[in-house]
Amino acid sequence: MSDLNNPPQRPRIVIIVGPTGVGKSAVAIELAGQFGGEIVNADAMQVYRRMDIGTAKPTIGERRGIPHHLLDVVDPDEEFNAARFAALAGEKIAEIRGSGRPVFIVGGTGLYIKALTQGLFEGPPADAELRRRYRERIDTEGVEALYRELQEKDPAAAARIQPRDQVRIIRALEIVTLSGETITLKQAEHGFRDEPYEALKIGLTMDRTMLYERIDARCKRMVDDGLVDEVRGLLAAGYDASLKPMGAIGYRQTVAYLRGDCDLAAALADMQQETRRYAKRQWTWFRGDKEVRWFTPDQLDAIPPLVEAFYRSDSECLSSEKP
RNA sequence: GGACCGGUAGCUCAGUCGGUAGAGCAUCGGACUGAAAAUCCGAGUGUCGGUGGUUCAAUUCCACCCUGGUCCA
Repeated sequence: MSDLNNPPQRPRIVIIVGPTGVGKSAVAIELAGQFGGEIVNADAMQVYRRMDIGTAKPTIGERRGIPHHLLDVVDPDEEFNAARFAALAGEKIAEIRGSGRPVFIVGGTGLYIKALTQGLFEGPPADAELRRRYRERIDTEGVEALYRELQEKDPAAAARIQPRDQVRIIRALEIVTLSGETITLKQAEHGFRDEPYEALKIGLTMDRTMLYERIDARCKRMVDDGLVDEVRGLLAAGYDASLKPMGAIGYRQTVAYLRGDCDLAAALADMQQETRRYAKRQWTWFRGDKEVRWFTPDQLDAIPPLVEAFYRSDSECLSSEKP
């Protein structure tokens, strides 16, 4: 039993979130440099090798010598998901904290951050073959057929899942098929109640019009910097357009352009629009997390003192930090 | 200068035999437990080009004007 007056400390981590293009990477690199910390990526697309320009992966130069983890950890045709992220990130955090250095988690993938900080229920992992068969059935029988099957096998889940939400219908069916238990039960039992870390969540945001302008400019820059060549190279290396990361924003539009489905200007316009919509979904997600403390670009000076205070009381960290 | 066709939501358009209007996309809001840059759900945001006229009532009919396009001079 742990002493209630002196409970064992959970590892502390700083998490930086926010919509795409708001400047998370730069802030993280600045903080890590200031506090002697290391960065762990929490972006679902930056984990893929060979996908650099379109994912806005920080370049070696931009990293300024700060160790970055979970960038380039899998090939584009390898399976990667929230559970794998949480496991790998957990290992990296343990390593970094073991050496007494601050950790800065940076990324815009809300589910990955939730999986890391609150865990996922124990359940059967993704079964590629089973999912392929479900997708085939959606093509032939329509998503309604799968939804009806879910209504039979897990009525509670069917009640909570939209009838056309194929991703969640498939996952719910997968769980009941492979485990014999319903996803509803597993979710209720787990309830996101894991608390492996003590986290300081910092949210970066800015005026919407300004962010949208930045996003448009950044997409344009990606094209100017060689996104088309990057995608051409991926295809030439045998990474098919049907792979999960090849469907990411920027990549699918470039594939359409290379196929001759549209011109480059149309591909860019669609990429910009989809990125803006993505940023909006991220806002929705992170706004819902009441632990996030928000900062705009003119408030960045307030962040280091917060981090300093957060880690100061941590016995394992910042022991050599100047007063 | 004349004829014809258009002007309705941010865009592309539909519609009202006279009772102040609706689709797609965009936009906005939301959901999210091994696909999450994914996958879904919800909401119409409007001087119906302008000014007059007819009418109980005009975005709709009439006149003129403005404006875009095509054709004829």
